[in-house]
Amino acid sequence: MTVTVRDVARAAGVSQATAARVLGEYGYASDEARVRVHASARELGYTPNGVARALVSRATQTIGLVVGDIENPFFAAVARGLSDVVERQGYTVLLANADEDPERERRAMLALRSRRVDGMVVVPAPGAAREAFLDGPPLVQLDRAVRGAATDAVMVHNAAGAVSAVDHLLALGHTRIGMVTDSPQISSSAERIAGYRRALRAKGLLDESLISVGGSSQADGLVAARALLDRQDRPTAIFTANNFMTHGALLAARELQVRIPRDLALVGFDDLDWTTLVDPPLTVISQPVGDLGRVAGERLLARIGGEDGPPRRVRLATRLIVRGSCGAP
Amino acid sequence: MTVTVRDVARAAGVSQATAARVLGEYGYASDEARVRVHASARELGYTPNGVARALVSRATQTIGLVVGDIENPFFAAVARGLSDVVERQGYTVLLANADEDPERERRAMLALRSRRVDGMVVVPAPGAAREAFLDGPPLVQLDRAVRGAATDAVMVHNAAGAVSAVDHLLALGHTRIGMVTDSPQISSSAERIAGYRRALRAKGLLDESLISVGGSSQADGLVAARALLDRQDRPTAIFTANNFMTHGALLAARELQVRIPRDLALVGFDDLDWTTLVDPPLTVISQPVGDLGRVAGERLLARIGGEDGPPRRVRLATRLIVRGSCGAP
DNA sequence: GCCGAGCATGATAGCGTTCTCAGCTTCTCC
DNA sequence: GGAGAAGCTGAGAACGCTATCATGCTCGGC
Repeated sequence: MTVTVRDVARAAGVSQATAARVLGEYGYASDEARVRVHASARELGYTPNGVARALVSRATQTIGLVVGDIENPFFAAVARGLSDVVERQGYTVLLANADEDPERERRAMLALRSRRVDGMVVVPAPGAAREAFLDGPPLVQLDRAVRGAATDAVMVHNAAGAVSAVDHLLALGHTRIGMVTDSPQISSSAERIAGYRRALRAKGLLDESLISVGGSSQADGLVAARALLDRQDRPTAIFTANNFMTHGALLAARELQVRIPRDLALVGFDDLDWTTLVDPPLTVISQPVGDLGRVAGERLLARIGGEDGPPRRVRLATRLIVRGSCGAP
Repeated sequence: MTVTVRDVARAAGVSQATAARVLGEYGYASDEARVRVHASARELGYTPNGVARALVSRATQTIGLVVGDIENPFFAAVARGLSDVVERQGYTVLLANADEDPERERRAMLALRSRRVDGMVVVPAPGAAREAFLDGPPLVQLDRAVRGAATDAVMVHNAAGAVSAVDHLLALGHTRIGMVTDSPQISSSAERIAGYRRALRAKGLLDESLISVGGSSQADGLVAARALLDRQDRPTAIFTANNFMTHGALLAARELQVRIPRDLALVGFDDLDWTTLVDPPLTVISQPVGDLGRVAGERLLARIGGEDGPPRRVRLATRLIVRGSCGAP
């Protein structure tokens, strides 16, 4: 494990420099030296020391990923897409969970920075300070963008997605449409709220009291959905702005014995494995989750590769998938 | 970003050694020097270079995690538990997906090794060669154990879990109980199969033809479950050995219009978010997924800390959670 | 036979830390 | 007052690699 180039060189009877040259595949080396060095490298079980290499080459071949919680399927899918892309180029992903907490996020970014990642992909926590994104290695924000943090960012068309969800419900004849959302401090949530508002205002049907703010857990979703369903004049339809809110709304509906789609129509943002398994199968706004990670990885690799120019914002399209959770009112 | 101890020293008007001492908090330094160094460190925005530190200290404060696919909720939960434990001690997790392929796994482990992780947690791919686990940094196997790879390992009581699943079905009066499992090359699957066999053999009810081997995806599960449900003499109950098999079995039952629990009882190994959301809610053998990761992390940290002694195998208990998917035949 | 080009090699200088050492100053205590 | 301890400092040696350079050597060409 601690066999170094020097050891290999000694065993092969050449100088450290020559061994390094054949191992590192640069400069000249005779065929004989090449063979001997490779032989003793194999024999001794030489593994290049990436740490030493990183120190001199100033590149760790490592990229950092900061997400709220890897257990969230959305983040997991993003992580997968990202690592697929970067691993193909010889990079490895350093993972950090920030639990949607700006302070933990700051510390995570610091840890990644001191490990000298070549770049990082961050899903900013609500309330993250823009300062954290200003210097340091190339960084791309994902899913959300912090105001004033002028970095590359990869997101979906949140407002348009929300509009398509609400329009779908409007087309079915719903006029009282509620929304259960994560904090508007999260830019993607804010955009979804904006889309919801826009679609309803266009019809003169916007009722601010029907917006219920939850958080980033099922429990939050349950509470926020319950608040809506508990009302005398409860909405006939609900748009849930992330998968936890969707899950929570399902729980609330069951608890209050509100039947879907008979008593309540439901459209969720983000598709999941189980949305086709429940009864009725859920109508959703599906996001290209793997692509988010992949595109973020490509952006980042381009920047690491020296791409210059102003920050780029990439928006990916969402897609309405109509299944069975939206009856007419 | 490239401000080094030397730069800080220069700015503070002390030698590199003194600056290093105050920054690294070791050895002597006068209060005055301390203040001046800290001041210029802050002013210049000094971030210690972990790479250089790792080179000399021979510790990267990084631990590797190799899983099949981080999108699998089981692995995601493990990753979360692991990173919670190790991050608390200042470690960061390097993530690699091996897609249940031994060759990709080998490469991933090599990549982690050359990055000089201080230790690694591996969920071995089916068919992994024991050689890969023999040398290198401290390693703990998780969920599965490769034959002949004498490392620490953290697993659940797979056989006992399977027995409790089958016993539950037997107690309800089922006599034809099928199993849909992942490859027996995976030790946890093999153990679950063994438990299934043992429980049925005890009653003289074992029918080998009712074991259907799938794989590590829903699609595999669907095919394997369909094979069982398509038979004339189809079983009245099925035990699915991982979450993909459970999902696939649900799909197959729907496709063939087999009603649960009326026409078919179902017990799944591994609990998931959505198991209470489907109708009927699923009876499952729940695994302490987060604990698996946490315990693996603790084991690993202990070894990194120098703990000596023979490989330790830790087994965590599973728990039967009775919900609504198992009627009497 | 001589020269320059091309090949092959070893010495050696970093990269940014940690950490040991020797040297110097300042105290403390008898 | 002097010895010894304690406090403080800078020089410099690793860590294992990349990469440059100078030095030989072997050729081919004239």
